Amino acid sequence: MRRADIAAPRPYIPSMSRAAPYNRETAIDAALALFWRRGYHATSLKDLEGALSMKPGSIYAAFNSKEALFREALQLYRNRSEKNVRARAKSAASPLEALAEHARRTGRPKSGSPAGCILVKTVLELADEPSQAGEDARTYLREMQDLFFALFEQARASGELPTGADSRRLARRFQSNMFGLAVETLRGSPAEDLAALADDMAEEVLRLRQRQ
Amino acid sequence: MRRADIAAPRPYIPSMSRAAPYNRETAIDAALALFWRRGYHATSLKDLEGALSMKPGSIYAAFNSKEALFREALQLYRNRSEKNVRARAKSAASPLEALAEHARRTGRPKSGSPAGCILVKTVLELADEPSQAGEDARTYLREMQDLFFALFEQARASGELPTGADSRRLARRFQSNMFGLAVETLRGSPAEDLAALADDMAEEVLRLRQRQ
DNA sequence: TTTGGAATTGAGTGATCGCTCAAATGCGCC
DNA sequence: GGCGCATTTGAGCGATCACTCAATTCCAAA
Repeated sequence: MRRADIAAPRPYIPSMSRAAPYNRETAIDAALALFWRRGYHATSLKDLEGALSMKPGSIYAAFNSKEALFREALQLYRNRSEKNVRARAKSAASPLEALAEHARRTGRPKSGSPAGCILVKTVLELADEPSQAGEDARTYLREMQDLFFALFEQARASGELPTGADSRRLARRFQSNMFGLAVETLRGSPAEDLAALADDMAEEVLRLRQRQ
Repeated sequence: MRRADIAAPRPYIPSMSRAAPYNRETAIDAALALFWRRGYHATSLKDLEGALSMKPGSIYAAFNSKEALFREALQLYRNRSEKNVRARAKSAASPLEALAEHARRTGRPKSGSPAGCILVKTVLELADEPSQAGEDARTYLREMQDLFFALFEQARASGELPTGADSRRLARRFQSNMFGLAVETLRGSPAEDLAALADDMAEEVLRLRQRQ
């Protein structure tokens, strides 16, 4: 909002010399961690200043708006998730084994990451307000489901699943199970209960195999 | 915050005569609907004024704080949920049938209610900030799980389930499934996909029956 | 009819929000 | 060495936040 009156020049009061230029990837990473824990609305610019070690002018110069930064954080999360799923698919003995392993890992959160899934949190937090970020989160969840679908299709193609199996329905159910796990981690389920839940879900996937 | 200076008496400007006294249950109901859709942080006092048809002074006189009102809304939700589950248990042919029906209903949200589950939303939104409301939501989810546990125990006692069945594990899994459905309704799954998911979950419960 | 007090009002409080912008810094290039 | 410009700063903007409180209304009781 441009000032209507002509203000006196404001004295600049440097505290220290100017900060080193920010690293974009590092900044987005820090923003992701913060938004993931606090959610969108409960994270203020002041919080972001601290996490990114950037002042408001710099944050807005680099990212344009709080929501734009949030969207970049969501995208980083989505890209990492996809990378993880693809890497797992590559190293697993079979598509169903990859899905089972994904379930087990989801039920054993790493101590270094915030709990749950930021896409799930965002979809719930922004469900009632039209926003680009909310739209992004829904899109990314659909894309994650597509990854699961592709794995179930591979399992069909390879004979691991019967040709009559409904890959879309299986993918939908599998993702819903992952949503359940995400909520469980945030409601504070004991680690062993969470792991047991995840193992049950993994077992369910493996039980889909055709007997050979 | 008491005024430091002695201010002139403020002229009172009535718009209409004083509002009729509020109805506490109606007010909490309206607050529940609003918090359920918008979430805690994204709901302002201004929003609550509109939904409750009360002015700030009255809201604070009646409820003490925004969080206290939110907690009452959560409690109302929890009590209604328990009532629904108990009523269903009473009218169902068997405990497992009651649980199956609960799953089906959860996957077919009523058009008059906001989507999903406010307890799940709250647990996710307030996961990172210590608050009474967050604690309440976690407690109420545990209590809901206890209801499911009691039903699985009844199924064991009646022979509907084998005596070796682990009711706690089953209740935990069942609730996690309901969490998945809650997220699905908020991510905008098509009604038929949601219903199909819920039906699959219901079928799983019924498949637990011992063959008679 | 009068009075006391419960209930409501709504302007306003101090704080915080997302964001802007003039001033200053510092680096690369000439 | 000087200059141009990209980048950073941080006070401060207009708006909104949760909440307060003196003034008023209105009802029940005396």
